[in-house]
Amino acid sequence: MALLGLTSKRRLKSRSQFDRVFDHKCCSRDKYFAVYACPNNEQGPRLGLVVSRRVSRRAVDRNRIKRQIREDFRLSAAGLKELDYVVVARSAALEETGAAIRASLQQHWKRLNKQCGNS
RNA sequence: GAAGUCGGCUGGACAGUCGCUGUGUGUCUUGCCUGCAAGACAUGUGGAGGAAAGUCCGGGCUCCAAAGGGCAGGGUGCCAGGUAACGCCUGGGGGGCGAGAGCCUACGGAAAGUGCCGCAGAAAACAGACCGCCGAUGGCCCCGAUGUUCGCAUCGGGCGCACAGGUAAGGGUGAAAAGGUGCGGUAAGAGCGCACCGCGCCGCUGGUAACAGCGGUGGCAGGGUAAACCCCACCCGGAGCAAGACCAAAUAGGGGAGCAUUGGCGUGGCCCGCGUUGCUCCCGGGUAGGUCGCUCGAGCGUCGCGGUGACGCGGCGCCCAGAUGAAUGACUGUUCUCGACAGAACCCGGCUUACAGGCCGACUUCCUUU
Repeated sequence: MALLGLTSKRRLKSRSQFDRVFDHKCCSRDKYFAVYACPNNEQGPRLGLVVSRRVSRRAVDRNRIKRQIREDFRLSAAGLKELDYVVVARSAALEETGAAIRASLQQHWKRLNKQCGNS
């Protein structure tokens, strides 16, 4: 079936999980995001988000960015390999909406699947 | 109708598809102590704000000792009431602004002490005098009369001098210079005297009080600054849900009883106090992670009663987010006046700040019409 859900199983939760992904040093970045990835043991694609206070002081803005990332991940998840992803937002992401963010994320997914999926 | 003042409400709507999260029900799977736990699926149902914000006050709750005594430190500051409490709110008083509805107000004490007061000005805190006014009185000068021992003395006169001295009315400076206006008075002036206003003190009346009114009395206290130190009155112990409690891997930190009371360490800034460390015996331990705390509450709606009001009391009805790497979204369509500020994180009461618009009520002033 298509993986359209994004339940708590599909999210990264603990600090150790995040650290593992960062330590793997498999990364793709542009002016909106830095996306890290790391293979997991066939748990399906999982997502972690980092939107720091430096991106925007307003909680509303940070929530909006997270929702856009989460939504795109949810819709793309069927085509992704079994990796843990961590998306770190950068301040440029604040200025853009919808389409530009979509396009950027699609690039990242593709690149990381190629780069990290074989290792 | 226009301009304005005050108070309150609201914060796009509808439909479909996919998705997140709490919870009820059902089915299935797994586990075993056979009715519970976990998971999956289906279905029903709830799911950000008026400020959720700033974290500026106040409280609940939790631990620290039960939060206790003293010092230090901090806060508040007209009066009365409301409240769990407040720096909040309500009512009242004083002062200021406005034509008015109304608005603003850190509004205790400067005869306890200390500090500071730029520029200007003669002088800035102690009664002093730069210009000016006067010069009655005393002095000097001039004139006259009388007396004369020819030095001068006495008396009278002078738009005379401004030496002594008297003034603070006027000028000028300033935020501020011994209360203001008028009349009398005087050499000129001055609370020097009087009237009215202001101020202090005393009394009476009204008011719970702040305070107000009236009467009497004193010619009149001496600058400002206390969001400067300070004094007075009242209030305040500290830390915060990462509080704290429980279940529990690795690794090896703990708990109880008895003895010792000196010293070390810790506890809120200090002292007291309290805890701990030391030795002996006994017991099994609690970081990662998880569960609880965690939402039924100083709750919301409505009606009645009391109160000027804040608010209180009672009846009836209702359950209204509980996430935890952190949920409210995405897409499509329709529609309108094209949507601001902005996202719960233990919970309440306030304050402050941000905000596209829209709606309602009360009142004031002006204009027009009947």
